Amino acid sequence: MQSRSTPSTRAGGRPRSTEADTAILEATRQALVDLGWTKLTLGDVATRAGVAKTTLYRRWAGKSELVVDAVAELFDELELPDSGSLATDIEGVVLQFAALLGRPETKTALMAVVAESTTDEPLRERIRASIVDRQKRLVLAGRARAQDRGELPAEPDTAAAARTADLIFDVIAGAVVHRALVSAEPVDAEWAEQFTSLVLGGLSAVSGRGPTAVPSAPDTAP
Amino acid sequence: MQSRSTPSTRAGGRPRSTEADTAILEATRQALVDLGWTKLTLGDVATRAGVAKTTLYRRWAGKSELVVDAVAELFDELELPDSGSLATDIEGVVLQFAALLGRPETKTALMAVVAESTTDEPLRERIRASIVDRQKRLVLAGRARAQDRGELPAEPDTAAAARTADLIFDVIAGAVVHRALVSAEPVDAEWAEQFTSLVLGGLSAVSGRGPTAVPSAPDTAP
Amino acid sequence: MQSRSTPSTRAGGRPRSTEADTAILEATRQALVDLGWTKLTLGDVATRAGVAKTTLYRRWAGKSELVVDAVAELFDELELPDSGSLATDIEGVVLQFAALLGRPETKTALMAVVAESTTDEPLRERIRASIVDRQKRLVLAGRARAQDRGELPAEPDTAAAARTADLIFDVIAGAVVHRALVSAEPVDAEWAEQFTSLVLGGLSAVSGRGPTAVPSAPDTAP
Amino acid sequence: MQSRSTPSTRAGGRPRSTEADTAILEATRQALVDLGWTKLTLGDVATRAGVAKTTLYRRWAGKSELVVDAVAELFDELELPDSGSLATDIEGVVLQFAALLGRPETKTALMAVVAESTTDEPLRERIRASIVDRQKRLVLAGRARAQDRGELPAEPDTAAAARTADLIFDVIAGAVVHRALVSAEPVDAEWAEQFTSLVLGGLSAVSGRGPTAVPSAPDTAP
DNA sequence: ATCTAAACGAGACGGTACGTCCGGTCTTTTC
DNA sequence: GAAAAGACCGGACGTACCGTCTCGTTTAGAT
Repeated sequence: MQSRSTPSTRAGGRPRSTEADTAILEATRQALVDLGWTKLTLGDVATRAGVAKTTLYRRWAGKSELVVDAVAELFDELELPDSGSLATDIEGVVLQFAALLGRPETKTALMAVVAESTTDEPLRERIRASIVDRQKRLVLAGRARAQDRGELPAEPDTAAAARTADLIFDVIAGAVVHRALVSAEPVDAEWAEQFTSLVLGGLSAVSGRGPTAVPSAPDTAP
Repeated sequence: MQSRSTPSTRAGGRPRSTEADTAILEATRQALVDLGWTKLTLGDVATRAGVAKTTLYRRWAGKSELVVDAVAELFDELELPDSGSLATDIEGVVLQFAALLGRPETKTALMAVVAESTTDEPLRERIRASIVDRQKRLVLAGRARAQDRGELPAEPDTAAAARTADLIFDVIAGAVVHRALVSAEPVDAEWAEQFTSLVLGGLSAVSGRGPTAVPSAPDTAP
Repeated sequence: MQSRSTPSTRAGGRPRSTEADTAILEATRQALVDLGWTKLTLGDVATRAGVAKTTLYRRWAGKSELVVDAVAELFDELELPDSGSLATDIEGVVLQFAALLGRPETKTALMAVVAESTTDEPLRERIRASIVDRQKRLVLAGRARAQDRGELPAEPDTAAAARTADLIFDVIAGAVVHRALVSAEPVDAEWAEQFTSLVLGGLSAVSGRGPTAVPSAPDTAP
Repeated sequence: MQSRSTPSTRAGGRPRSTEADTAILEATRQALVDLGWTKLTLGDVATRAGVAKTTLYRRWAGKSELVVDAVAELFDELELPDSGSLATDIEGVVLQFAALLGRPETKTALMAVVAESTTDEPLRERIRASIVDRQKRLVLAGRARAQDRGELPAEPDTAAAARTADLIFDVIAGAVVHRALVSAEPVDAEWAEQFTSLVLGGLSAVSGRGPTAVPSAPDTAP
């Protein structure tokens, strides 16, 4: 999950406890729930995990890195539902993501680490690798499936395809986050439906960029 | 700017210095530029402003409230450009907002205070009143102007109109913020154009909610 | 009592309130009782006295000066009892002084201002004038009365007389203060009698400085 | 020096630095010399000692406790000179004590902590154990030596003996302190001689409690 | 079965910022 | 022009965490 991937200098000595890792990440999430990002302290996490502070610092560089790893695990739960149509697939993902953002540990941590990352480039990379990419694959998978179904045309220009995927991703993730955390309004089925309708309508305008018309939302067709 | 609007208990005593307010807010913005949200301390702001720490605490409850007020002033710069069409109006606003998010003080502060607000209801209200509403009025003004131009139909159902405005606002603000701060990719003219195209395309699908077609983007009409 | 003795610049304007003086000194004593020297603050005294802090600073230079004046008034209560013999006169004064030192305001304030005075010469003078001299006159009066009674011989050498008076004063005041505040043992009638016996015995040895014998303690001699 | 005498709970963890103790106490004495009791701050002491403020608070409860320990070490210097007679022994101790009181750190600190102790019982105990008892043993040792020499009779009644010792101690310590700090007059050889004469004269009156005469000052008798 | 080197718990360490309190000063309106 | 009110600057308070360091104690793998 985190930094020590290569057992580089495989020397003698006691190996690190994997149970400690698990306990620390779980303790971190619980501390986020109980205290929120700001009042969470590494000393408290160590105590909750039944671990010395040094053990914690041996593995993570600081609070931000630890929290990124702790919440990243939650993003593994996200998956693309195969609901039969692109529209309901999007609605499903939107609601899943909203449910994740509704959890207190995610809510308080996500914006905080993003804020940190604006002045910490390595942290931004870690967030991208651990969190953002986990979300973006859903967009890519959704498009592939829609293309399989024939709901979307195949993309001949791979550069343009990547650009469009990025756009769609920022629109979906951005809108849900903004609705949930900034506007602080509920992301319910009704909103998800209206939003999906907008995205699909816009998608044809964008990807089309010409006469490539697509039946955006099946329920709007009489 | 902040709390003491009503001269409620106009009693004796030395009045508060308005110059101090100005100096503190300016010092706060400069400290955000120099240090970022995390390393900014109220003691340092006080020193920069040539003011005692107590003066600062007499006016603001904490770091978050102060920073909200400091960056809120920057959002006054946003305005709706009258560029002749809804599409270019949106592109203009998007680029303006992106430019604002590109400034270091805004970049580091905005997500941070939003993160704080997830566990601080009064702070969320302050953000809504000071920042979010300042942005949302641009959406409302843009729609009104587009309706004047005939680009958009009048809305008979006011509740639905409000719902659509909120949706559009979350989509625009959310996408720009996500692109700029989470994906950390540039919000340039090209992206703005593509994004606007998506929004306008989706707008017809949403507000239409039926056969009410609108010449959203001139190039999509055959 | 304090600084403004001469109405020097009798100019126009509102005259100072004498009631304020009284209220401030009384409030100071009460604050000493409630809070002790260290926790006593001038702001609190002002509030108790129903007076603005500026009024307080217009009259006294600081906490020490104010407290000296406040407790000095208590020393006016000390007086030399005419009990018929030097021994009982001394015992009476000792017990009076001990009773004064037993009051919480005096107990906490006296050593504190003396401590301050070790690094503040004007304060030492104020203490001497307001407090010490009020005590020393009892010694002088007691000796004069004893000489009138014939218990002590007249002093031909005035310089030596002054020196002896100073010595006796330091011994009496010092011993009582030390017993009461440092050793924190009760200064009761038994102790006062034993101590007086020591002083009178020593007095003959000192003032005598030769064969000049004096009936040190008349009741102990058969 | 202070609380942790017993290695009670010998647990893990980094042991406390004994060098820090030494440095802090020395820095405290120097700060007393430079600043006096009132202006001494624990932050300044920490800086002088090259130590963090937390280290200081981990060991001492507050300014008073620290200063008591710092000045207590100085009282170890006091010792009973064996000068051949009780009178010169007393004079020697008086002058030693006066010299100690003349040092700026002692002068400013002693009365201050006594003042504090009037509203702080644990502090009073600390003063008694660290300072007062260090002085009182001189009185006891002086009496024992005088009894060995035959200058004073043996005491059959131990309770009365203790009472007398306490009295003598309060008289000597009290008189010297009062002369030096309150009257602010020099405690020189002349004063010491006169004072000693008084004490010895009084001693015979007290301990004698009858005709038990003692050659008060052997050098005055040819 | 021993050796060994790193991980571990505990907790003290030097720092930094916190938010509060107080000391004295000043500015304003009221008397 | 004094008085009440209260804002002002400055500075110390005692606390909380930070991230580092020194201890003595496991503990698995290499010998």
